[in-house]
Parts: sequence; structure tokens; C-alpha cells
Amino acid sequence: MGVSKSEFFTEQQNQLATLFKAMSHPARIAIIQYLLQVDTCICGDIVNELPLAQPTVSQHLKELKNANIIKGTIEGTAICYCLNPDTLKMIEEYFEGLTNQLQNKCC
Amino acid sequence: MGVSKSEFFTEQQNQLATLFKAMSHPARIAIIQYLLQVDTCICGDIVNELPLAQPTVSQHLKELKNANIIKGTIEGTAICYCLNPDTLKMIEEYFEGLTNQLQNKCC
DNA sequence: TTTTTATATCGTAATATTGCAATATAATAA
DNA sequence: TTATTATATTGCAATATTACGATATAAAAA
Repeated sequence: MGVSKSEFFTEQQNQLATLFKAMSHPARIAIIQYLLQVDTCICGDIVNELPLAQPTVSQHLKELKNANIIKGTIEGTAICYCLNPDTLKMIEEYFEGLTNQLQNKCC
Repeated sequence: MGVSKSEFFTEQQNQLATLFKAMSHPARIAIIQYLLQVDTCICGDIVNELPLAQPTVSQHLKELKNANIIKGTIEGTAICYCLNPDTLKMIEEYFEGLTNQLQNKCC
């Protein structure tokens, strides 16, 4: 059907899946890595950094913003995008807990 | 077009995107969490744990296996699935490096 | 051998994602 | 005011994902 049966899973499971979906495209990974690499948050040249047309980049930025992975504030005619440390920290802590729990297992 | 222009991105960016795509569905998050919770790796009852039909679960397991997030070994008539600590540790370390780099930024 | 049990694969319908041209919007510059 | 510049939205074609019934496979049990 193409529809995730999200109503059968917990809210946490759906939230995590949404976060990972936002990061499941190389262009969006590239955006994250670019925002990490630049010194300042006053950007506005993300479109030129990617091998994709402007509407496509805009769409990817929107998805990252919806997932709270990046923040965008209007800066005159440009828009200043930067990473959201809270969200990334949250994901890090999830994997930290995951690997910690794993250490007590077999495999 | 529906086709990711993966050839324009680095191998690392594509690999990360593939990993996150494998984790971008609540059923697959549920599988990971279930494998983490059970004491032993001798499983084979994952189908009963999920609110999805057997072919659907089989498909999700295949995707997690392709992404190297879980390992499956034949155990008689059943199949023993367990998490792959190496892959999960790798993702954890990626986010660790990411949040460490973020601490020196503004925002 | 036949049956049962566990899992995989095929085929297909419903829906989602990706990408971009065209166009809209909205702020600044001329 | 009329450009110009930066970004967003719309519409749509190509492709991918999700789900599952039907069926296949393959090992163990009867």
C-alpha cells in the first residue's frame, strides 16, 4: 500500500523513524556536513554547494527543518540555516544507550 | 524523478544515507528495539511481535540485514537474528563526532 | 513419505519520494 | 516605482516504498 502503519507503533518509534527518514538522503547528509564544516551560521549559499536544482535543495532543507535537524532564520533577503544541536545530541544519546545495552549481550 | 542522484555525492554520504534509510521505518525501529530487549539471540518470533503480516516483516528484516544492522543465521527451521554491534557502534561514533564538532559553533 | 512449521519470494495495488521547470513571494537595490 | 536576488511553492513525471495474498522453499516432525 505504501502507507506505514504508524498507528500500530509507539510515538517514540515513529519519532525516531521520522528523524532517520530526514537523514536518509545523501543530499541531506551533505547539507548537514556542510553546515557542520562552515565556521559561521550566516549561510545562504547551500544551493550552490549541492549538485541539485534550487527547488530540490529547498525541498531537502524543508524536510530537515521539519525534522528539527536544522534551524532557519530570515536574514534580510537570504536565510541563515544552522544545525540544531539539541536534536543531534538526542540522536547521539539514543545510539549511546543502544550500544551500551548491546555490550551485555551475546553475538 | 524519484531517483536519488547518488553519483553526485561521496561514498560516505551515500553509505550514511543508506543506513538511516534502513532505520527510517517504525517497524524496523521496533525490530531493533525488540532485538535489544530480548536476552538471547535465539529468536525466530519477530513476526509475532509486530502488527504486520509475515511477508512484510520478512521484507523489513531483509532491509535491516542488507544495511548490516542485523545479522541472521539459520538455526534449524528458524532463523536467529541479532543486532550487529559494529554497525551500531559506527553510527554512534558518527554522531559523537558530529556533536563534538558542533560544540565549537555559534547557534 | 507426508505434514507441519518457519521464512522467503513474487506480483501487485496504494502511496511516498525525488527532481525540476515554471511560477510565486518577498526583501533589497537601482 | 521597477529591477534584482534569494528562497518557496506548485504541478507533474519517474521511480521507490509499503503492505500483503499467494506461493515457494526448506528443515523437522509425524
